[in-house]
Amino acid sequence: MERELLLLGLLRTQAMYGYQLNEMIDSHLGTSIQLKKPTAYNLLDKMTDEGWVTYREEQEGNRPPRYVYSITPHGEAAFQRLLRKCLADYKPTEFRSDISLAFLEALSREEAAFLLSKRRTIIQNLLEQVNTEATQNSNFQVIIEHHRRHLEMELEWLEELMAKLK
Amino acid sequence: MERELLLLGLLRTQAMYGYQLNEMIDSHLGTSIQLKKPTAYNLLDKMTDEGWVTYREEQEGNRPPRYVYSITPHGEAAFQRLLRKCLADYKPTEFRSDISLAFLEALSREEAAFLLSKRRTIIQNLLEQVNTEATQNSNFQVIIEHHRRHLEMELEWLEELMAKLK
DNA sequence: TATAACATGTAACAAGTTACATGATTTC
DNA sequence: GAAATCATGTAACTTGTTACATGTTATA
Repeated sequence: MERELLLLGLLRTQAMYGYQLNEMIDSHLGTSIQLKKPTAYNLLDKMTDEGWVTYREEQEGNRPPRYVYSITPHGEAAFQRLLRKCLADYKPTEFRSDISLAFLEALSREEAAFLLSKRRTIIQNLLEQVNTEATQNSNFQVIIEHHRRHLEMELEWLEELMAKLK
Repeated sequence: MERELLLLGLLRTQAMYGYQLNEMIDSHLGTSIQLKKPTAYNLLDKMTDEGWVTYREEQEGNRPPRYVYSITPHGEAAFQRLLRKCLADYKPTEFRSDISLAFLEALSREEAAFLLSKRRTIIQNLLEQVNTEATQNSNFQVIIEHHRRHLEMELEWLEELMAKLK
């Protein structure tokens, strides 16, 4: 649902082909939001079936053809509907990574500290990645800002936990 | 992977049957971690096949039988392995709910504010739920604490965003 | 006596990923 | 001339959920 919204929202500003949409999302938003190529193509197919988008074929020489999608009035209506629905909604985050923390006591303090320091490194790297992702696309800025904030909190919290271990 | 760890970790302290495991997770951790009954039964089947757990049938009168699972030495080894792996790892959170925020400008400030206030209510309710979930099970306390912290940040951040809208 | 809780399970579906396949063009 | 990038797509697989099916016992 949110992914359809994302594609529609991008197509609203200009017509684009699948590869291009995927690149745009991957490079500007890749740390915060995933959307793999097959998923993108698949969603575009579905949205075509529903009449939300249309495409025209574009070919340059012998290159593989591009299917350039544009949003239809029907699609604009869907965008408006989805936008309102998604904005008013909030899907709770799943805290799966936390499960292992419930069993910390099964390990020695030293080993626990060592393993958690690896986890910390991953979060630190993610934070750096997000910081470099800060981009020209002002629409995406909110998402990136939120993600940064989240990761900073994660780091802070993990460090508190590690301090308690000692 | 984390779910197997969760089940193994619980079975480590005492033998339990599927329904019981699901109830324990649902009632003490339901806001932070989901694990539906069919998923639980399915995981227990798989872990039986792998020799991580064994079960004995227990029957009271004409009631449906219970299959009470215990962890095996093989399962304890798997627990130790999974625990180390999961602790040192960190799966980045997906920020799907944020996608709609990228298109806020498509709406009037009034409508945006109204929709975001609905979102805020959902987060507030989740926070209350998490706060009531604070439980006797001290193992789960870390997870709940983390979730609370996360939701407080979410609320704060959303309110800042709403303030900026004005 | 109806409904909720106890107890397990199957089958269909949903959403998305990975791996594979194809083929042209640009870059090193 | 090899590798990366451009461009699309299919098929299999993964992970988990929902809906359905079954039957007992406690509770209102």
